[in-house]
Amino acid sequence: MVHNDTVERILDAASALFAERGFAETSLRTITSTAGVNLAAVNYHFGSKKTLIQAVFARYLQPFCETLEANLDARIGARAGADELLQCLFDSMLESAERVGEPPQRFMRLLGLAYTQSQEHLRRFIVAEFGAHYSRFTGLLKAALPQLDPVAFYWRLYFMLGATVFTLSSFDSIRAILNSEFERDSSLEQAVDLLVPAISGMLRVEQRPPGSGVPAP
Amino acid sequence: MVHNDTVERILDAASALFAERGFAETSLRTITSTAGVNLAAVNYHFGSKKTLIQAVFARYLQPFCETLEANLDARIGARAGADELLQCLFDSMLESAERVGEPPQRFMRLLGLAYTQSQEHLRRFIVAEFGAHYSRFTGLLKAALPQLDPVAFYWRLYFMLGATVFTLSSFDSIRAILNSEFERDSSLEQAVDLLVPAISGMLRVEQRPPGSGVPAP
DNA sequence: GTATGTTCCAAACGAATGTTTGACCGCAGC
DNA sequence: GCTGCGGTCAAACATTCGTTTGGAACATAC
Repeated sequence: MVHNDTVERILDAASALFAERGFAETSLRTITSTAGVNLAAVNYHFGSKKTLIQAVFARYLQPFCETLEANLDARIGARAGADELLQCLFDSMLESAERVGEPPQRFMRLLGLAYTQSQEHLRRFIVAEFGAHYSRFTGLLKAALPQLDPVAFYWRLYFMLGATVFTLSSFDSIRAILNSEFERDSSLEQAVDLLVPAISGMLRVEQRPPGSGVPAP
Repeated sequence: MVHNDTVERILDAASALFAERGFAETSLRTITSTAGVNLAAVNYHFGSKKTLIQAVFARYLQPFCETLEANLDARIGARAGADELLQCLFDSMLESAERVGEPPQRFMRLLGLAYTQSQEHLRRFIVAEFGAHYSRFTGLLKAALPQLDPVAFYWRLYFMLGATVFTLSSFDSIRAILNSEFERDSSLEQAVDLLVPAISGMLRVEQRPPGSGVPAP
């Protein structure tokens, strides 16, 4: 599995097709014919379809983790706010996607699939590859939100993850709808600019003591 | 496709298996053997696998739409707040799931799959079945958030949808993690109680004029 | 020139898929 | 008693899937 033209053509095609249709719905024959390579090339270079799926993720995850770590080191002090952390996270995502040379929404799409499709091997692979970096970020975010009890914080982490992955992975569809509805084009950067304050506000909502009302607007 | 024991056994099994593994990953043989019926029964009663998938959704969507409409009529005045509307939405979801007799997180899971799996026929079916009720709710919610411009509102609608579908559909996994981490069990109702104020706060965050900072906590 | 190892390729493999078939059963209506 | 009909069933259907195979093509090393 050396640096190789065939290998990269397969990764490119697989990445796009997986993001578009899902793993089970994308056959190796579709991938190889899109990539313009022989069917047997996948099993020769990657071993199996499962390993190919993992390789597609590794190509995104590795630059993303590196970029995130570097940005956290450079821009985040010991006591960072939730906004700075979120901005740092999304900047790293956009940066690393550019480094890989594929659209960020594709990465988000794949990440969403990793959660929703039944690919236990993939979840294990991602945790092994990404777990440490993920923990560093959530630790910093937790310290930035001391008013939340651990359980509430955990849930809000998932709210954030869901809002992010869901919207950014569907960015192309949403943009198409917005274009036809409001005749105004929008970029992924603009979507992130709307997402960051919204999520930041969601994270900072004061915890409701059981039975009380909600704060006035 | 009359009211029939075999039909309901198939729907039960298909609903559970689809939610667990996805559509493409669940074969008709797995469904029929789980349901204890003959393989040919699916094509006899439903016509095809696609139609079966739609029937699974119809069994959830129809009671949910009825319940939501009734609750909106009963509890929501001309000028309702975002909180009331959200509470009404989630109450309707929990109510209708109980009426169908299946766990709400299963419905959320299926809804998430409808978005992420490539099933164009299913999206068309859901829009046709559910579009009018969806528009009524979003119209009310938009009126409750007059400070948001239409595009920002649209995006926040998706943030809300993502946070909801993602977390509630993964409720079982998240609960398992929380149990092992904090030794405290949690119910779906408690998760909804955490979700409603968080989403409500996210929706009510003031729109940031381009280039300005964020509001203080 | 021969040997060696890597990469590519057409073809086939066995297994699994959604769907169709034709016989069979029970039961109503005349 | 026979007929028609809704429902079930085992078996087979044609595809499609991931994977394997054996050899051709090519470059490099001796």
